[in-house]
Amino acid sequence: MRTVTIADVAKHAGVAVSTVSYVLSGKRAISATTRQRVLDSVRALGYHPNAGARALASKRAKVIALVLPLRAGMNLPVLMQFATSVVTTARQYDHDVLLMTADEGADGLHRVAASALVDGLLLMDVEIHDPRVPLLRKLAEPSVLIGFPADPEGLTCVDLDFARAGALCADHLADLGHREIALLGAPRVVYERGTGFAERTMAGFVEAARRHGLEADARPCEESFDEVHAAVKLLLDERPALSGLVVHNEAAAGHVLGALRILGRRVPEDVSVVAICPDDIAERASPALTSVLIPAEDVGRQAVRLLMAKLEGQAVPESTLLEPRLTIRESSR
Amino acid sequence: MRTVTIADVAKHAGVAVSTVSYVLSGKRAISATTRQRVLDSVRALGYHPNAGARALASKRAKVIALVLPLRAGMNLPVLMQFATSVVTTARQYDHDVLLMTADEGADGLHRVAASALVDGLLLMDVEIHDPRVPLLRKLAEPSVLIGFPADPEGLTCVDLDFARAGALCADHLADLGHREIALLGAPRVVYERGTGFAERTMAGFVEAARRHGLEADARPCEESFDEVHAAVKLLLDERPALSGLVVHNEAAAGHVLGALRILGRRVPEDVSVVAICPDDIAERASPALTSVLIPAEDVGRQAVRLLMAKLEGQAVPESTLLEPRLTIRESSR
DNA sequence: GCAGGTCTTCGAAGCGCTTCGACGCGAAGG
DNA sequence: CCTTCGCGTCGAAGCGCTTCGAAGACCTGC
Repeated sequence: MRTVTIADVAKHAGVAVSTVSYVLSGKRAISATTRQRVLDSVRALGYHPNAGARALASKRAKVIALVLPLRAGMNLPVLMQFATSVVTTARQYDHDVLLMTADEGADGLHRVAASALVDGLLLMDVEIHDPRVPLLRKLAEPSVLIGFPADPEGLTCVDLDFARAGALCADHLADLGHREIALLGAPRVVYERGTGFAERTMAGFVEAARRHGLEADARPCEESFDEVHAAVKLLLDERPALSGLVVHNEAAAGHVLGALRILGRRVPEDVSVVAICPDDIAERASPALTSVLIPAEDVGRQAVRLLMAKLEGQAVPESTLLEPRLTIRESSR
Repeated sequence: MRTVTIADVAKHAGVAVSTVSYVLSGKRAISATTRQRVLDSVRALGYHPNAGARALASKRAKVIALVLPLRAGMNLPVLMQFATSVVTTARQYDHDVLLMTADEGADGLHRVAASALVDGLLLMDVEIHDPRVPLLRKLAEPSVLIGFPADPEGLTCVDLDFARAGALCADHLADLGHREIALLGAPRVVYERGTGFAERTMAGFVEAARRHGLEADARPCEESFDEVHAAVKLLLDERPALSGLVVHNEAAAGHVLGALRILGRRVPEDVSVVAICPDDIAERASPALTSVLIPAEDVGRQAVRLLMAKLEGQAVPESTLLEPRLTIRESSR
């Protein structure tokens, strides 16, 4: 069973090859009757355009690259959610997704771009001083970044508005009447890497707390139960009146609840806890966590849309910040 | 800056286009001097073969599809590990990876195969009665499955030997002198879906325990703290002498430790716990969990190797079971 | 000295698709 | 009635690469 080509379809429908092509692409008007005849033949023969030939002739591969970081400190569930939403959205635009890992580095990006394997690039978890950014500026292929490098000039970046997320938590606790609050953040290594989002959350939190006139401080937090336990204990020892806790660390969120339980503090009666984490984690915890979710799906969808717009040659904003959303559950009052 | 083609390289090196092609593919002998001249030109011009043209002419896209499930019950970290190892291994064979989600279904597989977008398929999390399996049998493109459908006849399947994994846990606990043990498995929905691996673990565990003459039982286990807590409590109430617990559920593993802590059982003094989970989860728990790891990396690497072998036309075994490995940590004695 | 090999390299024919220019034809305009 | 135009369709020229057959150069051995 030889694979069926556009010529087979043309013959079957009794038209020229180019006519079939125009029916399929819609780039020229074709009479309704001819169009239908062609479409019927396509169906009858089970025709699928050859991707390579199409790419060669049209200079469009209809594939985008998705570059995922694969490193400690990343939240896997969020990453998967993101990847899924990218794939799903890309398919809506009739594109496929080539998966790459960050360890291929700038060379890898250059390779897939230069070989015309992909039409555009989507990079996740861009760092403040990312070595790939200069390359992206140079590349003919459009790209969209998740996260912000130091200088987003000339790039297209999407991210959750982490500063707003931090602020939202502080606002929520302030509204509930808490006077002393704190934020437990990502592991120290994340701040050292300068990924940006962690600092921005802290900054937003501290700034909002200050605006409300609250006692607040923010510190990194490791992910093992013991370290979380120690951190929470230290915090409570230092500031006995602390009644509001924000956790921006998915892995630690559950442990914080466990530690409070062991330390004899009830949630939310004694301490209100707000997490910045995916909904599934917040819901699974007990008590269910009031949380600001990282809208991985939105980010992915939005990133693909921007990329598609750029592929069409449209102008897009350099920076897109997605509004965080607070969901109130059982852990705060 | 027009993109450089093989013709540019040929001109620059003063040879025929075909000569350049043969240098690059190594499919015909080329004299050392000519080869070097060509290679120099390639470097000088920064030539990257056009993927579409290459695919069209050679009928090989050098791309494989990776089909990931995106469903509840899957362990995300393992999945990512797996995806990473697939991408990395594929790159070693000079192939790229197209990411697909299971929700594209059989049609999606047919599409990418028929359009010659990919040369082969890698499916994860195949179910006992997977609707995609009949298609795979029919497809000209080779495929490799992770997991086993009911009838693996004519397919190529790879998986951890879950039965051995379950048995290994029982063996370990038996060796330590425990007489009453139990296994807490995946959420009920996983068994209902008939994915296979969960049952096989249970079966291996029960069988090995019986062989050792131990009291053993095995039951599903949900993932929220409260449900885990309840399950553990029930287990302990029913069988006060229980001293060995196997957890085959990454999400629940940490909660089991928390529940035991609350129920006043020390680990490992009162109860030994063994988990079947990725190493990172086992190490992060406190106490660190003795565990049988799911060798996601091995599985990915092996799957890609098999697929590459099939692409070369080599015969490969229908079934490949990867040996589990037990790592003893603090949670068992 | 020449048929027959071997070793390198070349030229050209596609691979399956898109796209540009052109053509035929009936309708509209003068 | 003849020109002009627009619509629908066709043919052919690539897109950049692989691969097959063959040619040229040089050796061998009889």
